[in-house]
Amino acid sequence: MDPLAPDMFDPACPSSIMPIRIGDKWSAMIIQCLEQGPRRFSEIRIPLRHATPKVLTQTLRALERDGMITRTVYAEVPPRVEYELTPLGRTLLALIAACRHWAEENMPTLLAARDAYENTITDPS
Amino acid sequence: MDPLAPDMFDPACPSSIMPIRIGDKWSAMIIQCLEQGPRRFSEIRIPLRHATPKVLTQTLRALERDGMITRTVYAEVPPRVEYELTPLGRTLLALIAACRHWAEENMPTLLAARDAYENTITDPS
DNA sequence: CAGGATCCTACGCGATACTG
DNA sequence: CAGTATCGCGTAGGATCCTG
Repeated sequence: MDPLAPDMFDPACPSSIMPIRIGDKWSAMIIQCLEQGPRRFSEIRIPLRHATPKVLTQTLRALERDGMITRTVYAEVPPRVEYELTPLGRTLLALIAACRHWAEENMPTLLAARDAYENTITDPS
Repeated sequence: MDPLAPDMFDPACPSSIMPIRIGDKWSAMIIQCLEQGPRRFSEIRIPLRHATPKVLTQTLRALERDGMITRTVYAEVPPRVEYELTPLGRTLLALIAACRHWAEENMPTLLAARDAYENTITDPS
């Protein structure tokens, strides 16, 4: 399984612009990190380095609570914890893909509309 | 065109449980209200009576800003304003339908997982 | 009828520091 | 390594009242 790319999620294309959200801010990204198999906390931190460990843990716990992922602790030193998608969590992958597809197709139109709207406000000829 | 049903959105199934959000809290509901054709402000208020007019206006303006709906003011007394989906707004209908479909299929599993999780916390045998 | 103006609060999220 | 503990802020969104 390939390591996660540090630039897996482009900060220049923040999810704040996307009008669609799965769970909270980082949930969809975490789920995509786990698509290819179980990952350790430190692995997930790499592409999600803009999230503090507190928030990451928070999000992971919420996902676990809702049955989207499993959390497995290995009694080793140093400790190792692995997160893995459940079948339920995997059902979200298709939905996320659909959202991404929508974004690719329609975000340019949305942004153009937003620009046009700003102009009618600031530049009412 | 049929009038909008007052119980179109069940308050007992608040969107807060749904892990998927389109835009802000009321956006997806408004878009669904407009599916069959243009609607007046007071029409939309009926199924969305739990939102204050301020919040409704806010949301409608945001949707207009992003090119999802158009806002048409008729110079009449009393004033009449109609909101209508743009082609861009209509593209969201399919996405919303996909989300609803996901919810119908998977929300029971999610809620069961949530219950089970709570029990392991409050009742650790 | 279709809103605008004000005020206010909960909570999502981040920054920083510390630990079994 | 995989978290926890505190602190704090911005903002979405609600309550209430008012108006062209």
